[in-house]
Amino acid sequence: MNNEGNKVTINDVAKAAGVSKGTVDRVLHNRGEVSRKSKEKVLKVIEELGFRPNLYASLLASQKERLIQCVIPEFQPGEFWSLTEKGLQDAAQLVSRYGIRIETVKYDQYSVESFRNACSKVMDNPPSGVLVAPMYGEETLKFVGRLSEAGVPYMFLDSKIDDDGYLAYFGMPMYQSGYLCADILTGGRDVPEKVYVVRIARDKMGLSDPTAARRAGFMDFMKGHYPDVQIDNVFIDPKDKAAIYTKLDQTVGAEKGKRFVVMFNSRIHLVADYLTDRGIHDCRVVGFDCLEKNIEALRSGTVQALVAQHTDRQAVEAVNSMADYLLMGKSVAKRDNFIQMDILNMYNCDYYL
Amino acid sequence: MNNEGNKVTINDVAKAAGVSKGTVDRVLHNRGEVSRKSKEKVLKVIEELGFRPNLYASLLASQKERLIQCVIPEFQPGEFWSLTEKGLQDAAQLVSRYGIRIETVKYDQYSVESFRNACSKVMDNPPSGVLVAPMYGEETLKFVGRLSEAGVPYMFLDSKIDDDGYLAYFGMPMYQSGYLCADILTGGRDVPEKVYVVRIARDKMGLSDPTAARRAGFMDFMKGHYPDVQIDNVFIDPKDKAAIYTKLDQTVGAEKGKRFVVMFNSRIHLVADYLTDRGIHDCRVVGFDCLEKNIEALRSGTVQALVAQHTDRQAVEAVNSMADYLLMGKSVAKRDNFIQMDILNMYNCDYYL
DNA sequence: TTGAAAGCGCTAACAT
DNA sequence: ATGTTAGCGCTTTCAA
Repeated sequence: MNNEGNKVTINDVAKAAGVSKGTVDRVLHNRGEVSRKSKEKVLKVIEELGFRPNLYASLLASQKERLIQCVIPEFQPGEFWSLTEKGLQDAAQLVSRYGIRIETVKYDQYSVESFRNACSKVMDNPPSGVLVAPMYGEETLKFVGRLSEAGVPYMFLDSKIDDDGYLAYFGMPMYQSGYLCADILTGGRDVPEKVYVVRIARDKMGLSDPTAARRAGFMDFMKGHYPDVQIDNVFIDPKDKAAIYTKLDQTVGAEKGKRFVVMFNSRIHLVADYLTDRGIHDCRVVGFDCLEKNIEALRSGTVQALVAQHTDRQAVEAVNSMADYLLMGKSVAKRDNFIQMDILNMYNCDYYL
Repeated sequence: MNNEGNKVTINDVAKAAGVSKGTVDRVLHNRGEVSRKSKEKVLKVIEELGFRPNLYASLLASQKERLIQCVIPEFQPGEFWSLTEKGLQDAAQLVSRYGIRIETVKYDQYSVESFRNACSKVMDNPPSGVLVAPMYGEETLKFVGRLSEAGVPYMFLDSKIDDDGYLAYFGMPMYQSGYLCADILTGGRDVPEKVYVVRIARDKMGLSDPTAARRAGFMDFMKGHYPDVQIDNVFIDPKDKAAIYTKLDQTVGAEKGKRFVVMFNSRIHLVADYLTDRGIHDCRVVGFDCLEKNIEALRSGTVQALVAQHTDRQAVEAVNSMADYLLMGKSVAKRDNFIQMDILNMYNCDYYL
């Protein structure tokens, strides 16, 4: 660590380089108007003296306001994206110290149009940095293209698209999460002939299924470890409770004995509600994400395990590294940051915040 | 949030209260030499205007150096306490921005004398704040007593003793971790008649076993769920490999078929080594803590699961809240902070850092 | 008990 | 292209 007693100031540098504070500052911020010669000398001295600018003095002097905008899907209370929002709020607290403001711009994840609008809104008044949780590949590509042109740095949150201008990505390893989920569901147990995978019936549109990779991981595990087990897909519409019950009655509910059920999105609580209402207690149920309703199902024993991630922390990390970049030009250590996958059950969920 | 555009400065307060900046500052820091009248007026104005001092300006002006000392057990590379040390180093990075230095003072956890020395060293030159990971109740009590007298705030890390002057405690819920461990070991599986608990043969001395509560949690779970299962204790000396093998040969190794083995400290890798060497592959083994060696055992499949905690993060949190306290007199939100318990297996351990 | 004033290290406008 | 200077908001002497 070269932090100890870092008492080298911009004045020391100026003196040693035989120039004025002003020139050093210009070099520090690449704001031009400096001769090549001076610049080199200053840089050399900075290196030699191990000068590190005092962030506070800097912040204090340049009363600049910076804004980070975060483009994420809109949500109902208790839904997945509310966790991200919470993280963004926590992060806002932290970086407010540095005069950085956080703003979230929301879009309807089921409408490209809405996403496009959100992007336009951002471009109308470009902020210092952007965080985006993308759903539409094509459209996102256009968006980040415009950001690049405008010189606005951006990072991906939760999922990323095929692009290479991004500063960093923060998300879960999706494929592996499916693999892990399969192990938790089955590992070391008597596995029934059939396993139920409950899925959301997706609309037409170019909307890519965000859990596709996760499902692939799950399927690969099953193929590798239990090739003879049959995987039954049950498609439901999350908004139509009656239909869900009908569907489940015809499938999971129609069978006797130990049944295995999984869901790859955050809505396993829908299944939990059904099982509770029907008084079915001999299912092994595994799902994703630590929504309040899912945790309740864990506590009551209806759901045995949840694969979760600290979505909020992920958001905090993203904001922090964007702040570091904005404040000190410090690029992130790792470009692709995979968050840890947590296994929750009724015995540890209460300590998961 | 009242952070937005908090442009109220000490000057505004001074003007509004009809006094000078100096007086406001004196009130702000309770440094006396202010008439009751002025003080009240200033406080009222501060309240009314919602004045919040600018931390940077403050830090910049008062070139104070602060020191937080951390008293923790010494360790070999790769051992449990190295994780804490890593966290302390990370934290040091963060708070160095605020002119706070971190120093660790180590002691031999198997020697009261050594702990006493460490404490004396701290008291010789009392720092601004202290973090202590206590092993000896009595001695710790004396130590924190002296800290209190000297007006030095302190927090407990990892474990805490029966005292009530501490500012905060950061640690794992030990009893519950034992309960959780038992569930992971057994839950939903065919449990053998006998379960092996491998323990460290503790020396005489007043040294309290730090895993006692954890063992209690484990035993209670077993009693509640599998009252007929016999728990066999196997005592080993971690430093004597040959003796360990002999002991294990006589117990775990002497049996056939699926055997369940647990250890309540971080040394399950000792068992893993034995099993690997002996070519025993049909044990279900669960342990604690994410030491590099334990993770390897997880990857190789010798150990099935680990209950872990982010010891490093815990240290970071402790340092941060001590820093908050020192810098802004902000007490911690929660006094007792229980860190989350993570379940690791071969599929998610690689994402655990 | 109080006010005035000189910094802390850096930025940015203004001269030169 | 470069130096000078007046702050940023707060702390801390030093006088009064």
